[in-house]
Amino acid sequence: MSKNLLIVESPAKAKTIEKYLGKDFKVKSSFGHIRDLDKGDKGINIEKDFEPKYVVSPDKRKVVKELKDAAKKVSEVWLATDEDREGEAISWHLCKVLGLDESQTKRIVFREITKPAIQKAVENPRLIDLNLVSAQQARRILDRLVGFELSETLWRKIKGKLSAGRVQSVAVKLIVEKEREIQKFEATPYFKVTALFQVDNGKGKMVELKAELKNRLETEGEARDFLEKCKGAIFNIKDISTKPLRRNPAPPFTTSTLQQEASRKLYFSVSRTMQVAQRLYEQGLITYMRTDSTSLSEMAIATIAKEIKSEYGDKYSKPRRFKSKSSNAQEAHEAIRPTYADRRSAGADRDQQRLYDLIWKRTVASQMSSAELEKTTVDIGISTIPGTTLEATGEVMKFDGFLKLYIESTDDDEQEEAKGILPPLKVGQELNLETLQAVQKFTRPPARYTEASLVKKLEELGIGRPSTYAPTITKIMEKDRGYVTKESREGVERAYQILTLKEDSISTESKTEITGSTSNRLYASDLGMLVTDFLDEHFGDIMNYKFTADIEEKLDEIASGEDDWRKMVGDFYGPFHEAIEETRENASRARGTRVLGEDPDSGHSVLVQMTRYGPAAQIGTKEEVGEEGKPRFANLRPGQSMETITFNEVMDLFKLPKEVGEYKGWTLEVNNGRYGPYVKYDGKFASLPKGMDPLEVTLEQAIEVVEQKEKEIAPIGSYKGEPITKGKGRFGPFLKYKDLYVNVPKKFDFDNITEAECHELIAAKIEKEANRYIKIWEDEKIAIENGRWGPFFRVKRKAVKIPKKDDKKMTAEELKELSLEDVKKLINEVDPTVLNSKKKKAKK
DNA sequence: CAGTGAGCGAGCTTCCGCTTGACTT
Repeated sequence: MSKNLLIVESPAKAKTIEKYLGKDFKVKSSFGHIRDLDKGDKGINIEKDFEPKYVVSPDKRKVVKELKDAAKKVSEVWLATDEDREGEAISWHLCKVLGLDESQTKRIVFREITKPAIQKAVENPRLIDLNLVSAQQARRILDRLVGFELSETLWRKIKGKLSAGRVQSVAVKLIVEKEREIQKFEATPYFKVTALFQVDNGKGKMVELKAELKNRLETEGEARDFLEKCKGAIFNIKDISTKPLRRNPAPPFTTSTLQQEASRKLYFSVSRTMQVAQRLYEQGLITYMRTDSTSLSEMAIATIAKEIKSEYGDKYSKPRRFKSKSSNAQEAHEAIRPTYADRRSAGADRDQQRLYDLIWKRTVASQMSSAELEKTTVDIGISTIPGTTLEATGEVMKFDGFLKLYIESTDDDEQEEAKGILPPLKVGQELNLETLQAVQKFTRPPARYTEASLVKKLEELGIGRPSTYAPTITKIMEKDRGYVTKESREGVERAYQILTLKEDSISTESKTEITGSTSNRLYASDLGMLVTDFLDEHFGDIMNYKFTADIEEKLDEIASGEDDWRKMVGDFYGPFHEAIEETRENASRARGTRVLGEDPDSGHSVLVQMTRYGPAAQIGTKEEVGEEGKPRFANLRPGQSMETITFNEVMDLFKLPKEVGEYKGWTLEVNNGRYGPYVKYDGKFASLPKGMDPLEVTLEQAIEVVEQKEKEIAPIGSYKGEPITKGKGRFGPFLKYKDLYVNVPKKFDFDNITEAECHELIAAKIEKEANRYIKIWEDEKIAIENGRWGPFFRVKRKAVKIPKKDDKKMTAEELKELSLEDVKKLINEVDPTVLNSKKKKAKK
């Protein structure tokens, strides 16, 4: 039996550390936080000076029980949670829950999981830093107060289920502001002048030399003037200058930079990056993936240097130590690096291999020499326009250094053209002009955020933490909130002019390009804009980008013992809560109403506003239509926005539903539904194929759509005298037989499925349904159900796993014998929230 | 799935940050 128990946060870390510490130590993990504020009444007693009420999180009950048992069996418990605010708090909560004495229990910290680092830590234990714990409590309580009170205000003033908070609301605001910047932006045209010369490459062969006019020309007239003046001009080289250029490698990855690079180079979403990195971490291939630090352990620096020297030679090695850029970095871990630098490739699947490769290259490159380049600039004079020069540039690589391995990409999608070597040139040399072109360009609007560039911005503002970047982005895109959508949109065509001077004559050409197309960019929805405006108006302080930074400053004061956490929370809460009360009493419901004009038929106003079901257009207000009348409503279509929709676009929405004619005695009516345009006939619905404009549908087209649908839904046979029909639902293709829906697996060719195959599927489903339930208590909505992986409880609609008895799974026979009371007890063991939510209701 | 949009009011929802399994459409 071990004498010591050491508790860390991550189970993967626990395994490694146990190896380093030997027999005397048992190492277990807390799986992160074990307790949190209670949900009811905010978990904070505001009257009692913000006294927090902590409860063990339901999903951590088992972990806590195991830790308690393990703690009993040893003579000493060591706390080795992460070296940051949250880690300190986890240690403190562990003390409370395990009944350890804060003034005795040994607390140790290490930033890197290496044997020397851990041994050194064990030799230098300290006590829990209660000031740091206070800072964490202040952070936690503040977030709860802000989050819950803001959200509850939104439920009253906009609609239920909405959420707001210190981090998410600012993330949405960033996207909203970007959206408005883009809406306001007007592209300004300009002309860019490029000359192509024919030059001897020194071996008697003619090659092209490209040169540009540095300043832009504003109008077509100016461009034409310029070309006109260049007619018959002599171009000669005025000056050649070279200067050395040095490029340094980027620091090793943090969570945020890994997410950005994986997004740009591998097209991973931020959550996919984190999932794949987690798998690599669990296999021991990389260090911890949620970190804000760019530093590497001394051991890693030494191994990487050795690796570089043997692979590429001594002159490629340059050990570097990077300092963190962001001010609120807590640096509890190392940078993200391969555990073993000599493992050139690793990973269980392609995603893992590609991400590992990226991490390996970035880490190793960060320890390599700078690249040495030489940049040459050539000024070319124009005889007819003294004082104006064209410029040609070229770059020569003198030493590749880290570029041998890794080139960091940028967000800017206007790619710099690769600059090559210039042909031999000398001052005074006369150049032979091939063409001189003035091409019309346009200034570009700011780019919408991608998931990764939003993370970058949040990090710059010090908002959010490595562990929350991905969940925050998922949250603001969730269905019930829908503040933001990730979309790829097609651009529009735009014409541009090219003026060309060739052999002393000028020609004009008009071409078109696609502009404004996007892929996987974040768009603010109408709801996102409405909520942001509401919060901005009433809670400007919290929506300020500096809010988190200010709070962090105060938390630092608490951590250093200069300030008291209750005072800090009180100072904030007073004015904040006043603003909440003020808003709840005085602010009117926010609908974002915009009046666009007047309906020529009725004279009623035409407006758009947010309804319970989303943004909608409306003709006539309640007052205008009077008691009997009803306003007319139409939903905005996907891609339309309340802010930018025009009067005419709104009026188009009211042209539907529209009858297009009769067919087989049915009236065919075209309309827009939630899932797109459709034809309604005989009480049935047929979706229009993509790209068909519902306003332009002809009778012939509608008939075709209806016929196609009829063919699809025609019974394809019968089973025991009852018809079988086909359908396509949310979960894929299915067969319908009486009340039974039978999913059709992919291996069947759904369009050409045979009657025999249908019978087989239906029979299997009936069989399965018969075996589905072991026992049901109808009134309580509790059942014991057979699933793919064995039996489980079903409480209302929720699945709850069956706990093991004496470490063994319970058999079907045992389960059959269980009474309702037994089952309830077992359910409570696993997840006490499922049944309790019902009790609470009864009380109220 | 193919409607609703107003208001009433019961009964829901919500934060940030630290961690992994679990997932039975």
